[in-house]
Amino acid sequence: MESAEKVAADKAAAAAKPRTRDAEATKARILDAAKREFAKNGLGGARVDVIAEKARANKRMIYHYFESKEGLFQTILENAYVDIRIAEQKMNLDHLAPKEALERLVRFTWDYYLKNPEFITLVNSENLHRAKHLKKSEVVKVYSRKFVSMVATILDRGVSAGVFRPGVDPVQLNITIAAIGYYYLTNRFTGSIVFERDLMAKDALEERLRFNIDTILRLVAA
Amino acid sequence: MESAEKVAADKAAAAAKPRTRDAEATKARILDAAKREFAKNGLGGARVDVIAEKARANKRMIYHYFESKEGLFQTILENAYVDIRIAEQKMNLDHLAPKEALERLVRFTWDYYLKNPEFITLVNSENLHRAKHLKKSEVVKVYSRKFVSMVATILDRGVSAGVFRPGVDPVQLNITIAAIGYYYLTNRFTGSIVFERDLMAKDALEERLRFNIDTILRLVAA
DNA sequence: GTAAAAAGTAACCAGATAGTGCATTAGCGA
DNA sequence: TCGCTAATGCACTATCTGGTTACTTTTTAC
Repeated sequence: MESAEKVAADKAAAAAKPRTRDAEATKARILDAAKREFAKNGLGGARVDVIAEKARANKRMIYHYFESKEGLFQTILENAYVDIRIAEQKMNLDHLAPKEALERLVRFTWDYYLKNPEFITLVNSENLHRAKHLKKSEVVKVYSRKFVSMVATILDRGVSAGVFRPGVDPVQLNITIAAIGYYYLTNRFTGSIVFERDLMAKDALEERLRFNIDTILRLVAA
Repeated sequence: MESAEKVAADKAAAAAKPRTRDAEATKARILDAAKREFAKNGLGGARVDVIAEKARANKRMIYHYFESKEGLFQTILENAYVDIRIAEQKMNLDHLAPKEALERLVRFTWDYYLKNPEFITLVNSENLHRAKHLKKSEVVKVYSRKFVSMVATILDRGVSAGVFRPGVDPVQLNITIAAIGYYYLTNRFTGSIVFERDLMAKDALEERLRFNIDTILRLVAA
């Protein structure tokens, strides 16, 4: 390339991408790109070079900010858990009637999984690795405790009001609420083949949500 | 016998008696080793060299019999589905009272997942890959149809006998029965952290099974 | 017995992959 | 304006990985 051309090209590149240094923005772009890549391919299948490219960052930056591929994964996983717990807290179910609160929770869980499919895949990947990354996180435990007690409160209120039967374990209920949505969505590909229907069709999704609400309400009904 | 000892013993046996050629046995050893390796590390994380070593076979044999790593995975996945469907058919639920048949099915599903944890991991891995391998299998569809109709029959008998309410979709019921066991077990590692209890303790497993049977019976109760 | 087919082996390869050493530069405080 | 620090970029590598080539050994068919 001739000198004049090169200068022109450089100017064009600079104009198109006048990259100013911004650690926070770079970190954020890396986290976002990595979340997608890890969700799509799992921890083992994700490629660091791909993450760097998608983040429009140099690979060196990933190691600069996150130490290693696993360090990056751990950060993303922790963020994912904190995000869903914060969203759950924001629901503010305490002022609702118990039945309505529970229905709202089932609906929220379902919608959250639908809108944040990477959450499911990240959790799957973490369980393949026997939760070695999540084990190190204290903040996740704190948030989880709050969540369980939220459901316990709804149950208690329902029992007092005579609309729920007593003796339902809030942890088992939590697991069940998550399970009936999570399983359907994480196994949507094999499920669509096995059951020979498109599990992700609009009608199918609505039907499943109705079924799930029904399942949970019958489970706790007095 | 410990795994390491077993390998050592097998090696000694092989040295003492130069292995006779046996295509079927070699294939079987490869399939067994691959099932474990794929289940442990997923399709992407599994290593062909490790499979060959565990199978005490030459890596070339894998390509000889199964074309490629993905070909091997596909065979194993198909086998896994056929195995569970055959086991389900063997339950012979038709002569049982509807309620008991349903309880038996929930119990069977739970026990099967517990005894064959690799089934869950294989399905997870396949869904990460959008079921591209299962799509190619016709035999799985045939077996699945039989399974769905088995559950439908139980439901119909229950409705006729007046013990189940009408209108329950057998596919949704199937999915739910699988979900409440599958989710608990596949997410046992993160779950044990989030809920701060050992989900795999003997008591915990028994409690979960009871809870699941209860959930399903309440769901279909007249 | 023998030749062809099948089973098995070892060494190798090209491309990919996580991770690094080192130079460069922007931005900030003084 | 200067100099320091943190942000960025480039080029490189040691190792791994799926897959293959070329070969030997055993079994089978006749």
